[in-house]
Amino acid sequence: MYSLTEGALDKIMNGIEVDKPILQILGHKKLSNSNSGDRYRLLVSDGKRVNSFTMLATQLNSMITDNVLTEFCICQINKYAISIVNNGDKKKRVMVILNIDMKVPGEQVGQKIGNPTNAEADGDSKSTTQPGQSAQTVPQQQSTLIPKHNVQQASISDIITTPIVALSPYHNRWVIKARVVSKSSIRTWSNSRGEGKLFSMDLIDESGEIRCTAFRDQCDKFYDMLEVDKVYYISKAILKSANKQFNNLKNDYEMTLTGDSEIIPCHDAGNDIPSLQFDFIPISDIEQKQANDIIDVLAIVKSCGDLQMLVSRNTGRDMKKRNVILVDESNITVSLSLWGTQAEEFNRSDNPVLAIKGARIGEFNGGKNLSTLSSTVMQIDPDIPAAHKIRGWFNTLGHNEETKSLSRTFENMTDSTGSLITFAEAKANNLGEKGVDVYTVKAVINFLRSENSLYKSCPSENCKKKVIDQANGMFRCEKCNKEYPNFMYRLLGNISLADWTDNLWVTTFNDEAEKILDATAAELGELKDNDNDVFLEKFNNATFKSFIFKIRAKMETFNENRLRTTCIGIIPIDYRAYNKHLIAKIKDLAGIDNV
DNA sequence: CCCCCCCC
Repeated sequence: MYSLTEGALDKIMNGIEVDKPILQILGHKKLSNSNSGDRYRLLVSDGKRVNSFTMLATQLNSMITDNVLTEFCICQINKYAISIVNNGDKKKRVMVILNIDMKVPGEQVGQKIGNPTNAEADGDSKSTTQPGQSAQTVPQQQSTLIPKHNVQQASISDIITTPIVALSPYHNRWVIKARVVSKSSIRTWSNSRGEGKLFSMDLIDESGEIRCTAFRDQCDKFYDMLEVDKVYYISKAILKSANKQFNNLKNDYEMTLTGDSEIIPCHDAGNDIPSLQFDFIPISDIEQKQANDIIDVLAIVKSCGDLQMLVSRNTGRDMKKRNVILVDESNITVSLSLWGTQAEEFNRSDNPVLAIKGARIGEFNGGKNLSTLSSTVMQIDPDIPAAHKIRGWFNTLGHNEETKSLSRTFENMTDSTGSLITFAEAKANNLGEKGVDVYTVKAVINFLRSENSLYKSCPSENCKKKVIDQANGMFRCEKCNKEYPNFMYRLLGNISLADWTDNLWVTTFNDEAEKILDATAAELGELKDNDNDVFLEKFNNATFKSFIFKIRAKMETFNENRLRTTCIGIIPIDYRAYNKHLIAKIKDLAGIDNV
């Protein structure tokens, strides 16, 4: 027979401390239906009472998803906090489980223990506060806001803290005690609604996590004082619904600092506020994940690329990027893109260990890659056991192991594995006919059609569709199904490329079109299709016109099944600062000696 | 009040 701590729930719900009660889980319910922001409400029993006002700290969500806390299992609650929430017009105590051990699996227990009854009636009447009084102003309830076990002495003794998981827009009198686990850089914005600057940080305590953003004045006021990894008391900030599109923390809300907000450093946080928790997955698992998934990895920097300067195709903004190749004990490598200052500063050939929290999975050319976001935490050579383990592995074995890459990068597209192909091979393999294919060829510019090289395009971001002049002076975009008062000129060049096997018309847009218009004209003259002998001779004598072209081919079903081939890159490139060693490698591979 | 997170 399994014994539960009978009577524990009545005591807990009435503010009486119970040390490590043994309870049975009778069920759970997901409170949020978003993928990232799940919170779980549990139905628990002490054998005498059942209670559904029980929440699991979000850090413990995996105990639900990994089927540890299954129906009928028996658990020991090592640590909990009581939070007071509004339930209709009543105040209701909620037990937030902060630390729990599963003692007997549900399948072994197999049934509900005892005949517990619903404790609602009791709990409600006793825990309802007098109207108009918030929980924090009632002395006997203040103590219930403090976690019940392992309470640390606060440096400011009268600060009563609320667990992050209990925050909501419906309360404003709270103080949280939380650790800053990440802090973005200060960013400025400017749009039709105004301009300003901001930064955001991610906060955790033992109950959960939340994003906090500071705008304008608050940005200046708080940026320098807040340090990653330190603990602060934060109060008088505003809660609002989290926008899940941009915030993947496990919380339905996010926090905004205001002029009234108070942030006080906590110098003696002890161990009651956890540090950043990683949930590492092996690099080999990334292959099965979806693009845009957010993951944690622990890996060795196998190699570190040069800093690249590029211009965003969408925004026209200058960008700094650095790709590093990560490897772990799965002997699989993945490319990680770093951006901005981090890209600039991360120039390491000494194979450091990286512990990365919250990198985003990207997909390119059929491969997977990783990219950092502003919320990504990157620890270099962290002093954690797993880091020492992977360091040992790399130093002894890993550095010599053969690896396989999940990423198809620009760099490894032109490596010695032979991905440089001929037009004949592209056509023989029907590239582009079943989905998108990207391939590289060494070719010459055979002919350039410069007529109509400027067109009026849709002014909306990311849409390059040609607009139709309307009689009313508006411009219609068929793709957006919308009329605009304006348009954007875009460059479009149709060029005929040829190698010694075949030729191909490709379309070029903006950057590439510009390069081509600048770089070369049709000095070789137009050749007839398949005039290979004549062409081969000219090709051989005209190395100054040969380039590596990156072609994107795709069958466009809406356009009478025409294979659309677009030039999306030209190497060697005078215009973009690709790695010197990469250019050297391409020169070597392609036999180009005068780029 | 941001909401960009990029590139091939």
